[in-house]
Amino acid sequence: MIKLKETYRRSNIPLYLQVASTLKRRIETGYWKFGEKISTIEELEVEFQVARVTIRQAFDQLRKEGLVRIQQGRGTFVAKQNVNKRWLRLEISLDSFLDSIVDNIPNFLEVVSPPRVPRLDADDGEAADDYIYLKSVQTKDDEPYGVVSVHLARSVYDLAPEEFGSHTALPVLSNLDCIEIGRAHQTLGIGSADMETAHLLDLPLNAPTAEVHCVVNDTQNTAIYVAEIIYRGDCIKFDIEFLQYMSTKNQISNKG
Amino acid sequence: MIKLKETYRRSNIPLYLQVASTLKRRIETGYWKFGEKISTIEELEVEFQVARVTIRQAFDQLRKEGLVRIQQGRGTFVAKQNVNKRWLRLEISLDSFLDSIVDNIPNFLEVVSPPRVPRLDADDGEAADDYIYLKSVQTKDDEPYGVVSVHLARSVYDLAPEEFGSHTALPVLSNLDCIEIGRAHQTLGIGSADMETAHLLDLPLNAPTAEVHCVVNDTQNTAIYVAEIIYRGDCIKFDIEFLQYMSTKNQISNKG
DNA sequence: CTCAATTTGTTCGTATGTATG
DNA sequence: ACATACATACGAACAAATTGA
Repeated sequence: MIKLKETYRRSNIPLYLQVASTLKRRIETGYWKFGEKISTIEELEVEFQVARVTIRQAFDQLRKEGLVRIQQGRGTFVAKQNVNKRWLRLEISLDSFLDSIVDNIPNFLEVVSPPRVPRLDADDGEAADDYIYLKSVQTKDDEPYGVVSVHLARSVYDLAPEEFGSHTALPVLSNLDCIEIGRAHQTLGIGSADMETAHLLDLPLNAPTAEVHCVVNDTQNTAIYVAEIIYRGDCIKFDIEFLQYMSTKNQISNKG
Repeated sequence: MIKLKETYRRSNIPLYLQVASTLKRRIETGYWKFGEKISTIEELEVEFQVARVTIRQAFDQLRKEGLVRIQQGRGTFVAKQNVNKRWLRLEISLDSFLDSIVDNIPNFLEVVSPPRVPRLDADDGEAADDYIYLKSVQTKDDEPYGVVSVHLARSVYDLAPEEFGSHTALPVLSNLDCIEIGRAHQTLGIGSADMETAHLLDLPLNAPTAEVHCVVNDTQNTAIYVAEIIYRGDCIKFDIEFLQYMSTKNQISNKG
């Protein structure tokens, strides 16, 4: 067994929550299936090297979340069927990406002191003279799934202020005939929810998130749209099809 | 300001760590730049609605991580230049993906009772008759970045057992001329480190991770390679270039 | 140089939460 | 359930360092 105490020191999170998290994962990954009996407290006590009461506290946590059913004298049982989550698929091509977000409803937030300029990385082109800052929570079926902070060049915003004020910016932008786009790219990384994000996305603090930095440049390489998007980690899925290369490569190999 | 206490109740994580997490993010996102003075303890006290000592505890946490420098009578200052982490870039094409992992060193782990069959989703083809199970920690510059659990069809493993026993399986597989590959695909999701993963990847419990499910099928649609890979979230980056479509679309628009 | 304002450092008492045996 | 130990959090008061008038 792993030295739990070490890991504990590294994270400072209450021990019973760490145990709960591990048990939760076992249930979610199907290590214990629906209706099945979980190891006894005594077994877990030995496995995790913690006190009996700590295991009970962890169980209590899971019971509150409706994951287990505890029965005195019998044991603890998995009480929740593993539900299939509805994934938000990240698309590789812009048209499918736009398709997937065009109908989404942004709930705009008031921002007291927005950053005047967007974050621009080495590869992101030049800053525009002036930006409008828009911040919104994106929802689907009344569930929040993303926080979007957009810096939109003032000159672009002025072309359709009412559109940008009521729809997701990117589809609006791509529909403006008078704007010529030189480049569009985005970078996805993995982060965790800070307090504000946790609050907006209805997540526990430090829950995993996907952080996307999306930049659209005009033909002069000016960054006219810069978005920082934070998605709930549990609704992001990315499919990558490798087939193409493999079959080609394999054909070459077979010839040799 | 956000109702902190509510979020607190949801997560049960020590308050000072939650505050630390928020401050950390502000620094990382450049809300406070390098060398700049952070809000005073008293300001933050009001903003977060917590006691002075709690803010100090949070600062202390950040100081330990080397993010800030505290000076009595003057204030607290950002002490860390925003360093560019060395990202492990996930590639869209298999050849670049193989390139990026071919030199990596797997440290194989002993597994007491490996799952006999791999997890196969609806789209993953048929299971092979028999599998070899390999589990390893991948490292780069002596730093662990991923845990790989591979189910490799026994018939494939037998073609080059010593190769598979000393190198990353996927490049070895792709170099076997006698194997014809019908399909290869992978799915990426976002998760968090359980106790074992946290231990192997030197992460705090519940740190964000990328979870990759990678399947290679032969021409009969048999899954000959099925890998479950867990990457450290902080070393994953995904670049997506949208340019192609945008310019095409725009040309069409301009014609209209 | 002194003084006041600002800002962090320290300490105390109290209450509650966490973890052990 | 109980006794014990330690961590977390609060508010308040006072000490020490820095700055600028």
